[in-house]
Amino acid sequence: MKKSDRRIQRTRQQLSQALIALTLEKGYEAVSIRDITRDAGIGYATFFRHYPDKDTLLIDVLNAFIQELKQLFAQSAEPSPAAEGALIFAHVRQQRDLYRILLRGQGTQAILNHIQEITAREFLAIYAPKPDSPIPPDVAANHVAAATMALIKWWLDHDMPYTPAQMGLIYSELIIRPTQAIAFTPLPQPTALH
Amino acid sequence: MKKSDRRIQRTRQQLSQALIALTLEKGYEAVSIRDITRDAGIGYATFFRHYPDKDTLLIDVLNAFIQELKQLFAQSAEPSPAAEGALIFAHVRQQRDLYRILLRGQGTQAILNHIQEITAREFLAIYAPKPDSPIPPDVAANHVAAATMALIKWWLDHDMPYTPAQMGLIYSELIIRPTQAIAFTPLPQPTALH
Amino acid sequence: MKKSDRRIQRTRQQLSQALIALTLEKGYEAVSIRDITRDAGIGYATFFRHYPDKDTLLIDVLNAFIQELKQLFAQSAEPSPAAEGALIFAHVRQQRDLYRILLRGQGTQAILNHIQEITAREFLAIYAPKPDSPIPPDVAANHVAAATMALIKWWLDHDMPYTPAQMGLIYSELIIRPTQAIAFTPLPQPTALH
Amino acid sequence: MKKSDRRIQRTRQQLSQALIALTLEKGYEAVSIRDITRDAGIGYATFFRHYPDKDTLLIDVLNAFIQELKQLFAQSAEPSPAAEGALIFAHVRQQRDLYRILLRGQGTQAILNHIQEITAREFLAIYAPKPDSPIPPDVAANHVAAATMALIKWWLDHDMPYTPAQMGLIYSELIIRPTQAIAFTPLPQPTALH
DNA sequence: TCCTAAGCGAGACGGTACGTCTTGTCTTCCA
DNA sequence: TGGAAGACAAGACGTACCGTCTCGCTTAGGA
Repeated sequence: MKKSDRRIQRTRQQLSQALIALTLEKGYEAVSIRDITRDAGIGYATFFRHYPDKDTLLIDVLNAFIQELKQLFAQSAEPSPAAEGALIFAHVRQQRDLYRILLRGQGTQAILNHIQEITAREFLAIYAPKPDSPIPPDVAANHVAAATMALIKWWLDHDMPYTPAQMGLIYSELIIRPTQAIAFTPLPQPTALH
Repeated sequence: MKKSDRRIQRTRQQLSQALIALTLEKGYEAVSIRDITRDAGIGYATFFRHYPDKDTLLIDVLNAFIQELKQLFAQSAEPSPAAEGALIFAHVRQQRDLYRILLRGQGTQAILNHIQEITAREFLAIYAPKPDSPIPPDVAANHVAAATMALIKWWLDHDMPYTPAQMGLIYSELIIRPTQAIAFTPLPQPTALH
Repeated sequence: MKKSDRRIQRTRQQLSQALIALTLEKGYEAVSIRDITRDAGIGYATFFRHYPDKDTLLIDVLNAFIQELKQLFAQSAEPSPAAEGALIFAHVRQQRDLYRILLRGQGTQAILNHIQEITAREFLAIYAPKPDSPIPPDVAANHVAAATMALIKWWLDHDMPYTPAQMGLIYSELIIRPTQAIAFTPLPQPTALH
Repeated sequence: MKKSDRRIQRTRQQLSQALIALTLEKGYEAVSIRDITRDAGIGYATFFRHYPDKDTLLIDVLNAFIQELKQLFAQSAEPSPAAEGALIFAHVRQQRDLYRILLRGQGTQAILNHIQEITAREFLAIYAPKPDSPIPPDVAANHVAAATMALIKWWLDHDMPYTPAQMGLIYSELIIRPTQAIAFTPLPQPTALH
């Protein structure tokens, strides 16, 4: 039980790494399953014993990545949006390969939508909506999530011309503060207690 | 010369409409070139006499659409961002099918990027950057374009729960006004001259 | 030692019976080794510890059958060819399932050839060739073996429309007697001694 | 219409010849469709535009061969069985490759049965059954067909140790004459008229 | 009016990826 | 320690699609 499980894990690991390497090399769509198995040193048919699809493998890879992301945010409740943003962009720089696949890729739309929803929900859970705002809270939360991802994408597409700290400031001034000002109560509840 | 040109136009028209119909029916990726030609009543090989790719046909379809969009904006220089936004969302509602293909689709990332760039450039051409802003003007312009597209997408994904006028207000308050306030001079130059 | 031998015998027995059942169900070629092991309630890899091949298992099955056949002929030295033939066809009727696999099957050619050779050799051992015959004795013996098998096959393919006694007569008149008359001395040696 | 038909014929011709060559080289079963297309210089997928199966291609090849065979027999109504037999064996020697595939092969059982039936029917059409014979005419016809094929097989398996004329005599004495004597009227009707 | 050129329908073809199937090897687990 | 369980490599199978090509029909716009 244990040993064979470890072998399975290893096989999947090899497939995941091959997918990442090949996707960065020539784009997700252009990678065939044969490429992946050849690169991973795995039998072609074996691929289908683990994943029904190329997409499913990608989702598997990115899910692991999302878990990592969640942990990052769970650990650090930064006081200021700018500091929080700096943290985000530092993480992006560290994992730029995966972020590039995620944000530039053709077959990642579904995953991006998923991440965007999660992020928006997280945001809504932290900040309290302003009662008399003309902006519905879910619209505002969606805005924050989408705009943040767009900002990350711009940064990566332009080869990270600013430091994470600078990007954190932009993130704060362009996205968080205006949205918070117009759609949410000034003081976020949980961080206020810190 | 004239008649044969008209025939060519008609063939391309049929291909375009078949692509739109089939894409709405089962998604862009799932549509094969054989599907398109069958649906259009066109010989299979004839497709390649007009377009090298399925993507190229899509670009052709969407370019015509962008032209229409540009004309819309050229005609109306609305005084307030909210009114301008209302106009945009009214247009979206009218052409919701094409917008859905564009924003939800898997193979439209490249076109979306292109549109986003055009929009950002347009925005930069209209508004003058504030000299001492912490936000670089191209970042701000990119933010406006991306956030607008995300807002349209949210609206369509949620089946247009607000009126175009309400969306115009949200667009103004959430995107245009904050960005303008922090990154651009208060009065846009061209409209000031009107 | 004894116990494990018995266990091995039992495993092989199960495999043999599964092969026979499945072959009758959907034909020898269509039966895969996985089918056999599943049907026999045996581990897939275990098959290969007993037989290298599906064909080898079949040979094993049929060899046991041939042994039985030989014993039948050893016991009874019938005086007339017609009586001998009746005996043969009675046996065929009894074991018609196995004979059908053997004679109709796609993968049994090699075994059939083997049986044919044995039969021809047996025939040559019993009858003395006529010196001045235009027919070489091995040709004649091969003829007897092949024609007998073809006759059995015809009988089974047509659902045994005649009794074993009738078939025995046909066998005698159509195959044995003419061949004996032209290629062998009138009185077979061993039966003459009885 | 004509030109494309000719092209199709050429493609099938190439596939047929590749199948024959490869089958003689390593046996019918061991030949894969990829082998055939590679050897024929034909695209892999193209194979399936012509034949659903490897078996179907084989049947096609052998059917053409059977047509040739039929013509051979239609042309020449030889007076004596021995002469007729000599003709048959001369033809076998000429086409020994195809006969070997046919008679030794694993996937040719169905075709062989078909040929055997045709031959038997032909035989029945030529000779008139004897009314009081203990041998049913269809049994006798089947015997002739099967025994003839077995004789050819023996000859080829033993590398044709006798001349076609000798084999014709054997064929006549061992198969035709005895069967005719016991199951059919002495003078065949059609040849009697010649 | 004829006739040459172009658009087109039809479809054969080479090529390649897909997902399924089977075979035989090997390794781990269990009684 | 021998058999069960099953992961795996290898590779054939039949299907689907792509893009190229060639053929022949029809219709056009110029001679």
